[in-house]
Amino acid sequence: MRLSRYFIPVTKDVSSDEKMIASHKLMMQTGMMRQNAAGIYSWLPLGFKVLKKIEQIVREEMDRAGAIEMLMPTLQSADLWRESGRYDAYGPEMLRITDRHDRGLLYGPTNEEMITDIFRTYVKSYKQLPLNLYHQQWKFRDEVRPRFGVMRGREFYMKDAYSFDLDEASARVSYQKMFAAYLNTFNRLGVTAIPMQADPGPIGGDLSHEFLVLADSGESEVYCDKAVLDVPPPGEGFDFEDHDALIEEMEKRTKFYAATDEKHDEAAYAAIPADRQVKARGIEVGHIFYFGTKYSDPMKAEVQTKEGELTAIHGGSYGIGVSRLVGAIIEASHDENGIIWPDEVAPFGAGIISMKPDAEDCAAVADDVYAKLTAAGKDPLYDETSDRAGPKFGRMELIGLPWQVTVGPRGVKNGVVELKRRATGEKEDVSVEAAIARITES
RNA sequence: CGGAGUGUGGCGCAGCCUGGUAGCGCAUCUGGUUUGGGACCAGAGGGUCGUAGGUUCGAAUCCUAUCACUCCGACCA
Repeated sequence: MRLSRYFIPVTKDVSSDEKMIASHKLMMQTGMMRQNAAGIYSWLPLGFKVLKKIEQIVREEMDRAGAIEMLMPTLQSADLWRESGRYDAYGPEMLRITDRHDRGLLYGPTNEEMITDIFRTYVKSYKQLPLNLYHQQWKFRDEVRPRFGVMRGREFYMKDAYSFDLDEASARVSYQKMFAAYLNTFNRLGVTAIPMQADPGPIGGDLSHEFLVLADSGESEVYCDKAVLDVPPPGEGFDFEDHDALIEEMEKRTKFYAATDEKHDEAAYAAIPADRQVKARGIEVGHIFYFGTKYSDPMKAEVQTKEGELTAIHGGSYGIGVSRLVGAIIEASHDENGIIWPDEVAPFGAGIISMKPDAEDCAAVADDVYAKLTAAGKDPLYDETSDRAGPKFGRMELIGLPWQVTVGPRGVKNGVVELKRRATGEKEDVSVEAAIARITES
């Protein structure tokens, strides 16, 4: 993309509010999004690209774990929620709407009822289980006090998956699959997300975990054993049908202490060797639950067993805050100069700065780099504007693409361009071919 | 929902106390000089001062109402 043809309203000045958290400020400065109302944002082209990249990674990892994608609407019928009893229970956070026929609707804060309704309509036999359906869709929760930009918006984009199993043992496996899939997902997104035992809700048991990304601005206080940070993710080759491996993936993390302030156990924490005690702040980016027959009972989501009996299915739900992750990733990965995008979610694979677009030789080399990186699928952002050096470097640094290629008269004379890695700040002069190769390998 | 505060060109702000017909910086446009780390000179465009009432000869400024947004606390992907 040529910067001069793109829509990316970068601004130096942003509100003087000192307390605004880094990610929100950076998203405003780089023109990733614009607030339209309290907790409601437009995603401008740069922000939208990142959102879509995260969505795609989440999709690939869900698919890999055997979940099946679909799409449910944002508006739901109030009647459906009366069936589960949550229409009254949910409270003022649910945005309720009335249509022209005076029928009750609501802007969905989540989709358990709707997916359960779909499930019960079509699935009648144990032979069709287990089943895991998911979608990525906008949600609305009428937060009392939205804040932190997209991290606590009222309208937000979420991946929510729902599993259906014949019994608890099978549901446990479905849960473990999601647990493993989440570890791979967050790893690919370039963040370290720690699973923590969460409040299991009315069902009880040990099957509810929150996944938190460590960041100073996080809303939750986090206590954990440093060792949990070093456990590697299951990895791409992981076999989701290997039940022993699934159990092991959970156990090798949950054996270490990790809890948010709500569940914190001072004694257990004190038992951790002092040099491994980590007290930090975290942002919740995922939450998984097993809830048994909480919805299938009142909504009669039943299947026939091998014996011909009707039995309520055992359900679980699994959320990832996709739009929140945009902010969370920035919180976890930025410096005083701007964002440092992890490779997989970067809006563009590389930035090209043409120092002298008016000089034919320089422009030719820059054009060449642009053409080659584009051909290599790296989707580069090409700054061929006539701005001065300062603003160009500053802007590219702020946007924080993984690689920067600077093409100027100095280097062109010697047959080299400057290649810079945003994360480390390392710079080196290399040939065009070498620069392309380095970027393409990453 | 309790407490505090703010609405003035695209953005950031001053002006309000003490009414007199709107200003500064950034950004934008034009011309020129510049050009490897956020340049300079000259000129230009752009605002019914959140909205609605009221007081007044006259309201951004005073009064009333209303809407929106922000921040601090209790709750949440």
